[in-house]
Amino acid sequence: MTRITQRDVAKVLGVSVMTVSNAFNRPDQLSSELRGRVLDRAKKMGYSGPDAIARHLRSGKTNTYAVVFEENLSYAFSDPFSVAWLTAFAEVMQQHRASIMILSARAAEPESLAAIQDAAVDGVAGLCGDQPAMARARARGLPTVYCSMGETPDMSGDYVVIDDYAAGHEIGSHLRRLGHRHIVLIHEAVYPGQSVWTEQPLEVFARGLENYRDGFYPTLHRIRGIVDGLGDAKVSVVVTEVNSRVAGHTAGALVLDRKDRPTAVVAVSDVLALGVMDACAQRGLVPGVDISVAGFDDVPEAVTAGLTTIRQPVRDKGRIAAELLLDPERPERRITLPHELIVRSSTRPVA
Amino acid sequence: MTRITQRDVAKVLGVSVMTVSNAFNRPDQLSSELRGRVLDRAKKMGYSGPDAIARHLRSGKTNTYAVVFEENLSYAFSDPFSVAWLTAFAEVMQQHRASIMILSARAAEPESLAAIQDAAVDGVAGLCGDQPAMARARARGLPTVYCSMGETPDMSGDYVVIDDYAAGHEIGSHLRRLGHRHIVLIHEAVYPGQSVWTEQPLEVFARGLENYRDGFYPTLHRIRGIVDGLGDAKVSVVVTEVNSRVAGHTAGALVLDRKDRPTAVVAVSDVLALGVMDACAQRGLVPGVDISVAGFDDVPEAVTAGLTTIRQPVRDKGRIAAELLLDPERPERRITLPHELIVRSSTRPVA
DNA sequence: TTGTATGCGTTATCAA
DNA sequence: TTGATAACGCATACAA
Repeated sequence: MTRITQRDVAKVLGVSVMTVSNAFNRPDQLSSELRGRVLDRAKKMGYSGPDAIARHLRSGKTNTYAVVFEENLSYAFSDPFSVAWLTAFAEVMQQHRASIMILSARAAEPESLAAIQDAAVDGVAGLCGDQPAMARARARGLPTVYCSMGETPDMSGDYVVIDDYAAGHEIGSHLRRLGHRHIVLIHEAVYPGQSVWTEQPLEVFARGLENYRDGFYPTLHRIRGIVDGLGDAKVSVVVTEVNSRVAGHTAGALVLDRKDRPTAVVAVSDVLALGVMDACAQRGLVPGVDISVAGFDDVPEAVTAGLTTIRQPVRDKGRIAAELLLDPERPERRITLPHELIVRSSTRPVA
Repeated sequence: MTRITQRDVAKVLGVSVMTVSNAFNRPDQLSSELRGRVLDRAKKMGYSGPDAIARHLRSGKTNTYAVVFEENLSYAFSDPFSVAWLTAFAEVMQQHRASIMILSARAAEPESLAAIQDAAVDGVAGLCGDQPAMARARARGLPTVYCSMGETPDMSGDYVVIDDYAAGHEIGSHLRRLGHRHIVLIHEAVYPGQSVWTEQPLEVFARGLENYRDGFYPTLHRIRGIVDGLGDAKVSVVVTEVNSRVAGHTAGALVLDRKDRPTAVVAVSDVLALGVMDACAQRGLVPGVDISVAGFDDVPEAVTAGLTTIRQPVRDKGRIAAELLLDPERPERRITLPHELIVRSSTRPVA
């Protein structure tokens, strides 16, 4: 019950292997009569066409591109920002008849890097910063594109990002202009084992980042921008386990139930901010009236929720990332897309 | 600027290719001193480990599994049922350190079958019926599992499904018991070019199915069950362009704005049913009071919406599909999982 | 512990 | 129009 190959078909028909190969790939290279016989015979023998892997080895191409997430794949399929990016990426790939492979490479588990090494792909895109997985892909000689910030010191891959510092700064300045001087920043955990669900001074949070991630993290510039934009405000941080609406809710509860409640909450993502708004609703508090809430991304739900946020062109990020991978000759390989501060009802001047 | 291989490294070090290979794959086969030298040298030369494709050809395995959708990939990532299935599937694959490839093979475009032929994978799962893509994969000798119904006449692949006829029958009987005798069924388009957004007799819809899909479609048994369960009720069909909430909304508008409004609407999926409920809300109609609405799947949103539906174990479908692919020895390969009628507030006795 | 020969299935190249 | 040969990069089987 061994596998049938072109050789088998060729032998039975008394023709050369090349003839069989050509019958499948280059109809113009044989008489259509012979071609018909080959195809016919092949079918009868249960040979269904050239083997994909062998063909890949021969050609050096797979026509497949990997998408790497820093999170579990369940996150990749449920986070609205991630889904929007992935959809746009997939659409371009589909148009070009290219396939996509979905990989998870958590910085926390080095073994997961093996997936990158073993992926038969022509390029790698990451909805993440320029982390080890990307570097590994480049070491293999594969083109890479990443779409979040967080450049490592030796950054060298292509990217499609926004100016996260400037964007953060706009959010910060916005709140500052509204008179907010007492702010809590909501952020997902930055390293495994980090203490979560407690409010801590900004300096403590920053120190952890420095110690455990060499000071680099995808949201680094974003945070810096926010803090700088806020100017002399008092900023503390609540760290959540993950980046999700539920986590934002829990964090929000923590902040809202304090006696010394801040006048504004900024989250590094809309999903976290929406969770905070959920916590507000649960307590009968109205965002923009009782407390200001700001997010980041402008996911669809932010519109109906009236969330002030930074709109970033997610779909463009995904689309362009795909285009860069597909066209090795594309000129500009380090692209910064525009963002926009969207002021909605969730932020108001401090009373 | 040609690619570096084990041969190059071996040559430089004056050792055999096998030694280099072993240095990477079987540390026990050489002295750790030599191994160190090899790895070191390899790194310096820019060789980052065995080539994935060559290794795949050699071993005959890729450790990658394909997921095939009958729809565009944007659908795969946005439909809640699809996302839940995919998440469960991906979780199992991730646990086993296997990778997943996402493919779209629309029955309407035969060219898309090429993707199946060219995919370097060890197996194929489909969140779809047993359609051409699955058959193609089997022709290649790959194991397949499909998770929707709609068996073709020559069905032969493994599957994980629910008893759609029985499930449909329960929904139908439920409405019948409530006294509904005038029902509209909402269904997505079954073949390209089908006339949509018009209400048509069940017979007309059925005839189209017969003509254009040889009478087979993933929801076939489901529809039959519903119709049989409804007994002597008058059933007509509204066909939507796609399976989405927005499409359901449009269809709902159509049904609700008729002078001769039915007493109940059944959709073949929750997303369509939720869309109908949106249309109700827009008109100030209360589901369960002014009109009954039933769905299928029990997606998360159905709970808060109070939608009567059939709960099917999506996550189990995804999980088991993955397990079947990963373990070629697994005994039971044609699995029917239990379903459950969930009665909520959207269905009530006819006034 | 290390090396040699061989083949995985295909296709480009060149010759007939 | 068709066929023989080689090579893609690696790892199994076996020999040294």
